[in-house]
Amino acid sequence: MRFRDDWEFRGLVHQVTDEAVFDQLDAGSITAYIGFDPTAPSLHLGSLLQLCSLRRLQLWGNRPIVLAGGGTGLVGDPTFKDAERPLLTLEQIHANVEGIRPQLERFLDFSVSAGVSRASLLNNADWLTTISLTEFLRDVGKHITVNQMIAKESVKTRLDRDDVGLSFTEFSYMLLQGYDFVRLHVDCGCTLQLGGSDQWGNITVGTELVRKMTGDQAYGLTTPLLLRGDGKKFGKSEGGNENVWLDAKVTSPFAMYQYLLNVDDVSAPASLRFFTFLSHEEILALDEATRTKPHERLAQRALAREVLTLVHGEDAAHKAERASEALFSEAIDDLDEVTLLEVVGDAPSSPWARTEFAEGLEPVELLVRTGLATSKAEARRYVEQGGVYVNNRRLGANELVDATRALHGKYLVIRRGRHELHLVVVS
RNA sequence: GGGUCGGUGCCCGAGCGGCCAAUGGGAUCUGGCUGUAAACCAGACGGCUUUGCCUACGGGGGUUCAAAUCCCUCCCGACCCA
Repeated sequence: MRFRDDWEFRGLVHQVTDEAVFDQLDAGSITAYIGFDPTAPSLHLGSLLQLCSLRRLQLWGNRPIVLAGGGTGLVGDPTFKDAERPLLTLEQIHANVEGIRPQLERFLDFSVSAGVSRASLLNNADWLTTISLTEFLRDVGKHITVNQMIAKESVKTRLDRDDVGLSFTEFSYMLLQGYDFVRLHVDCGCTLQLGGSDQWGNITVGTELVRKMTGDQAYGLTTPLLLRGDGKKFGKSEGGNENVWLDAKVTSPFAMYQYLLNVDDVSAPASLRFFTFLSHEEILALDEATRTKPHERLAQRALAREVLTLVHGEDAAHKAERASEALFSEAIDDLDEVTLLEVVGDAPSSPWARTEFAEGLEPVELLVRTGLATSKAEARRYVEQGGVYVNNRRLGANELVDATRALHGKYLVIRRGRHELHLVVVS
């Protein structure tokens, strides 16, 4: 099988600047890069496709470069400026990049062999913050006409809107990104940029700049955007707009497992192709399983297990799997202490004094204090709507909670809705 | 710099002196059905010491018994002119 066959099978190819790139990828001789915005000290599932794509390249012998957009991040993505997003300082960006590094190492091999690093992590702040404006305009800007720039789909749609404008900063963004490609090409021999389909316009500016400034050929390849069956973006948590982070301290492995387990049937096949390294045969078998016995959710289980293993390791994957099964199919009060802790130990928890339950506790109080509700009004709603469970048993609106209900004398598993958990440890 | 239009709850978007915590849609949440899915159905959706009170309609000031709604001013955005 050739490189291209695998990518075609997985549906990873959205657009390519030149088919010839596949021959080079197949030969394992390419250095390719993807840019990431270091806006947080952790990556999230939204970046998973790009991470996996780089990994695929590397497994095939190619050399991936991860480019942290420290410089472009300094300018900030003006698209969202109403969101009051504070611009990041260099220090923050640096800290974020350092946080991301160990996560990347789970996907890519950064080892050095024969004096050559098998993968690199670079930061475009290194060159974007030092180049002078006049130098940039003269050496880079002159190669791209405004005519080309406004012809980009991404720009056109913005220009057509009459409620927002397009700032010069935002308009210039593609030049900065294009210059990145030039630098990577010159400094590291990088000849391919990968990205999501929305990056096509920016990527082609890069390939064009490389050609004009160095005379060399560079390539661009985009992957499709994965939407869930309901049209929402992949990687946002159940609870709406929060990201599912790769950092276990922010998003517990259990929560990530649950997220993946709940991927809808429609997007399961694509998810397996994008985010796992299972063989084509295995994937086809799982597709079949989804068709014939969807309730078993074999595809989702495989997806969750594979991704968890990659991100958090095999142990964490197993634990999350067992926890999910126990929590959703077994009577939780029958579990022995060790198992119980394994099941819910991952969830947020808080220590409580036994005396606080002396009179029995108002459900509302309980929810607010555990953070399962952000206000008493909200807490009241949850209770009234029957969305609160203690040790997997629904809590009545007027029911008080006291310590006698604690499992093994000290654990209260508070659940809100289907998935939000909190462990109260009574002492 | 001049002119025009605009800034409403998470988003879109009505309201244009009292009946407005503010119609409607989307998003979200909870429940039901189911497969811990989707679709669908029902309810909820600013806060609190909850028959009431407080905070909110870009910021500040004013008019009025009473303002999201009128006036002044400032800030921000779009478009046109210079």
